[in-house]
Amino acid sequence: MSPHLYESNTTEHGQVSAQLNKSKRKEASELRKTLKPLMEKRRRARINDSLNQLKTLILPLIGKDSPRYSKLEKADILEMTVRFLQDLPKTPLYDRLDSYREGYRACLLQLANLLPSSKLMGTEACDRLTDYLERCMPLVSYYPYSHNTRSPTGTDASRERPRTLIQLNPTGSSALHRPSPPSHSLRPNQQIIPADRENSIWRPW
DNA sequence: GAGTAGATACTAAGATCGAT
DNA sequence: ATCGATCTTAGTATCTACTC
Repeated sequence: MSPHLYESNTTEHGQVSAQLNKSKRKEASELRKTLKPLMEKRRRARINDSLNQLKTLILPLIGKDSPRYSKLEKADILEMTVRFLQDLPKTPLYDRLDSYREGYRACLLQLANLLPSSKLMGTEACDRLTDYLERCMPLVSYYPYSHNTRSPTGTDASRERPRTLIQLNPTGSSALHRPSPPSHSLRPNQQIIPADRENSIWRPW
């Protein structure tokens, strides 16, 4: 409350407005008093809702999805969740790199399948494009969203856009930074992704 | 930018209730 | 009787909008 709020109200008008202010504030205070229990009730409901959701999520994940565990203490739910998260295996970096490459390859395959049927470009252009993209793949030697990676300038590398894989030469035409022969050729309608791995690989989309 | 008021969120303590 | 969940309430902290 500002100290000068009432000091300047020496006139009759000032007294009236001060009284109005006072009654307004009293009203607001009363309103708050009646609302507070409701707010607290709502807050508890939010907590309980989220805990229930957490329970339904965590039980199947730890293999305890049975009626036997329907009655759990809140502390149990939280403990189970903490333990589950602590036990999650840390994915090594090279695994994530492999995953990234697999995702890239999956994109490439889809593109190779879709491009010819889309009739956006001729067969030769399609081949050239997929061939080019395929040759780019070995350059993908970083994980674009890895955390704790900082550029030499101190900026957060994970927030930067993925580095360009192509360097433009002075003439303006694009050239591969490190052209290398394709490890294998991709052709339209080629299917090499094992179905059981399709859901576990990282994809850039 | 600092100070203030009001709103909202959080915390703690005590009371109550139902299950075991 | 004990335990855990819930509710109520008061006090406190934090956020936000506003004024000077």
